[in-house]
Amino acid sequence: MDEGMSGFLMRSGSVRGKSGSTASSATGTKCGRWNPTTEQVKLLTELFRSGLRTPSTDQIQKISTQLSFYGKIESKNVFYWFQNHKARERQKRRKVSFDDKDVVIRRQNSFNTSSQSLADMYRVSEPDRVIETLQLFPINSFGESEPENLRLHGNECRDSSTMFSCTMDEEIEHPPLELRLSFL
Amino acid sequence: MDEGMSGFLMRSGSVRGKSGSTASSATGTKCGRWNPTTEQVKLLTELFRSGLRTPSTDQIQKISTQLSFYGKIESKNVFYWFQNHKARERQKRRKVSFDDKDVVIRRQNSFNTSSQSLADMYRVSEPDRVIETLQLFPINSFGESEPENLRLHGNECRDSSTMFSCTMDEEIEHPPLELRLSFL
DNA sequence: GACATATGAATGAACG
DNA sequence: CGTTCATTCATATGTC
Repeated sequence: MDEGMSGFLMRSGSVRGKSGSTASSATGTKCGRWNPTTEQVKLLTELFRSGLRTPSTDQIQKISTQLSFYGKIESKNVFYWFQNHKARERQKRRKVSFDDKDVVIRRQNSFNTSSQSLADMYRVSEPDRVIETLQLFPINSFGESEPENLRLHGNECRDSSTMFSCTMDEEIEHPPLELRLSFL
Repeated sequence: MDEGMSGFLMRSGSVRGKSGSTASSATGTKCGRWNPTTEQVKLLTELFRSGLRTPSTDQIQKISTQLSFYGKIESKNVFYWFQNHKARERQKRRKVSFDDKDVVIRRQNSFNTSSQSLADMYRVSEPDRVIETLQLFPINSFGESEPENLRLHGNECRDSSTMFSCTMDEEIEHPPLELRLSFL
């Protein structure tokens, strides 16, 4: 249905049909909001899957530059993408964890040590391994209660020297993506 | 399992018509997407009317659990429901407000049975009153809150010449009616 | 059955 | 980083 596009607030004459396939900027040159192409999403996802979670400014810059080949994109888009993707992965996991009908405790510890080269491309300083502690229980369930002393407020906890890393058991069933990124 | 859509990105591709597995109704049990039963909707609406707008993760869990009695439901459904309901109410109100000269529609409410105790059940920390801080001005300033040196050009012209806030006509101060739900 | 609307789901952007 | 808002996509439902 039509929105409140009756006058103001319509900062951009966005085209309704977004399903413009893989047309990079086909969705309108004057986009009000970044609309990633399938290639871009594919690449970002691959990077994420490779373990990249919080790309540095430099990494973001590089990624953005490369992705611009597939369509209009800005650095902040990349930044936001990773922020959102990471946040939602957690959020989703949390929301699903408790209403899971079939209480199946399955820790999938088998994973392929396949090429992580993709993430390596953008690596500049830190290994940025996936050091996520699987949240079986919501830590911060109640409105308040933010135990500052328990918060691992580490800005530098990226070292993760001895932290054991566990991969997400999410369904990362991805096709044998022949990603190469030779331009890097 | 009740799989379905959980998939991340299935957009972009103009894949019209994703198999004609158009399933049945609420009782059909084969849903690509959650189809709330009338009881579920009624309860959710009642909660919303009671003042609940953005339930916490914890509340969502409880609500979901209780609603599961009436049919298949997941936490994320509850989450999305409130998200959408709130957004659309706001959207509707916004649409009406700007050229509100004679609009008599004003929406009607078919509810006469109010309950505050209902919302109380799920209340955990604060009286989630409809205290919504309308954004009158875009706090979108330049070179501000740059995450990690990232330069986010907030060139987004979030023209917020929007309307001013209008207090909810929906009353949240219902009399302490005794509406008890059996399962609670 | 096409069309219009209601609504579940997703996600880009941004706030605190 | 967790949450929230806005917008859009996709599908269910209702009407003719």
